[in-house]
Amino acid sequence: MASPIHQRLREDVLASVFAPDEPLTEAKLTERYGASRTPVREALQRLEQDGLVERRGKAVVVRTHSAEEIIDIYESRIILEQAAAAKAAVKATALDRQLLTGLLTQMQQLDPSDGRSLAETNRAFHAQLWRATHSPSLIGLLERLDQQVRRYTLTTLTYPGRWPVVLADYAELLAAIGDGDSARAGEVAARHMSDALDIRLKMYAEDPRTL
Amino acid sequence: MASPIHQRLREDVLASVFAPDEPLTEAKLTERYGASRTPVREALQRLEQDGLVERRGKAVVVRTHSAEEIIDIYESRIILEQAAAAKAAVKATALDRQLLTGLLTQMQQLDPSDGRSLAETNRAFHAQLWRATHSPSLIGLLERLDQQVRRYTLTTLTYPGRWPVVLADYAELLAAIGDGDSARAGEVAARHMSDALDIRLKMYAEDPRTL
DNA sequence: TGGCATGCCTATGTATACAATCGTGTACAG
DNA sequence: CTGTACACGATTGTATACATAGGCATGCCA
Repeated sequence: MASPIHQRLREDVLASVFAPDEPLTEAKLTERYGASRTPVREALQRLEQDGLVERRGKAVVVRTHSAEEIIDIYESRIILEQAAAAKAAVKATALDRQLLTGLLTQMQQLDPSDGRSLAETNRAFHAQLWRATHSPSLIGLLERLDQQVRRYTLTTLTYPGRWPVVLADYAELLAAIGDGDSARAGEVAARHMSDALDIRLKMYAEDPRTL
Repeated sequence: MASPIHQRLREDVLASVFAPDEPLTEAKLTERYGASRTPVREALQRLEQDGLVERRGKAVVVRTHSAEEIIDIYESRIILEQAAAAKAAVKATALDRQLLTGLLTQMQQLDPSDGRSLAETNRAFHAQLWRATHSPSLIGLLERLDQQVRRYTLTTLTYPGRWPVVLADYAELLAAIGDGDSARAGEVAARHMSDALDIRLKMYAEDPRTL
């Protein structure tokens, strides 16, 4: 499964191609993606279950989140990232650690102002950390949460002074994982995610439109 | 949304109406539920995303879980239930606490051999505990995990000596929540879920078919 | 006799016709 | 001027026809 138009529509939604209150009518998407209504409906349905769009009355619109909802999602994610890091410290293979180290090295060489690359590799790092848990259920839950706020996350890493801290956090996290120190890995991950939430809130306070 | 046939199909899957390797062909379901292929496909797709069925080659079959997968799901659930209990201790309203107490009272009066009633009220208790967190994301994640193992859970509560322990756990949990003691509530919930996992594993060792 | 190729048949993927519903705008009455 | 009722249009929900692909059986060849 995973039809191409499902992926394309998801990418477009995550890339904020559609306005938050723009109705995603089947006719429009049908034309946009050159498919008939059936696969379009299928894609919409999947995105609805993923929490990326929602039905408002009859129409389907991209789902937006209030500040409260974003905080809520972040709080859940803090819990899961902590658990994932702790589990990765126990379950990670040599290959997992090597891949993580490689990604960190890659991140250290990026241009800190290139928000797009930052976000991209950052996500890759997280995803690899999740995989290192070798826990399908944890991976699934984290992917789910991540998707729901991905539309908002592009800017977090470019917040003044943030990127070096992120790199330091990851280095410490990898050290803890290398030592098999589950508790410390969890703590670092939890703090890292807490900080991310704080920054998001600060950004929101400075400019509510960043949501 | 949430078409009636989606619900019916889900209930049937959860009730193990279909054999684990029985192909759920659209034609068969079409006839069974008296609808056309379109809504049947929609229902199958949703169940697939919920992790209740899976595509094996071309056919769709009810998803089964290995012992390892069930352990994995339980471990994730332990984490989330702990977090939920801890959060409920902080966020629960008087009404939440009252509802939970009422459910516990109800459970104390059940016939411990009536597995079906036990499972039903137990789920209601958990669901109410989740709601008491007032955290949509936590609730969503827990519901998701719960669904994936619901097909297997009917027997856990009737394991010899288990039910009184469950009731005691819940009483202690409500006490902690009443005190606003987040840490203790979390600990009780975590231990409770750990015990449930142990029992499941014990049952599996005694008779692998119980999976 | 065993393995592989080929063709048919069945089940799914896609498109479209048809039905039902919901929102909207307008007109009329108070 | 405002509120309500009715009708029309647009959009989604459902059914079905058509296209495609995948699996299985059969038969041929080694």
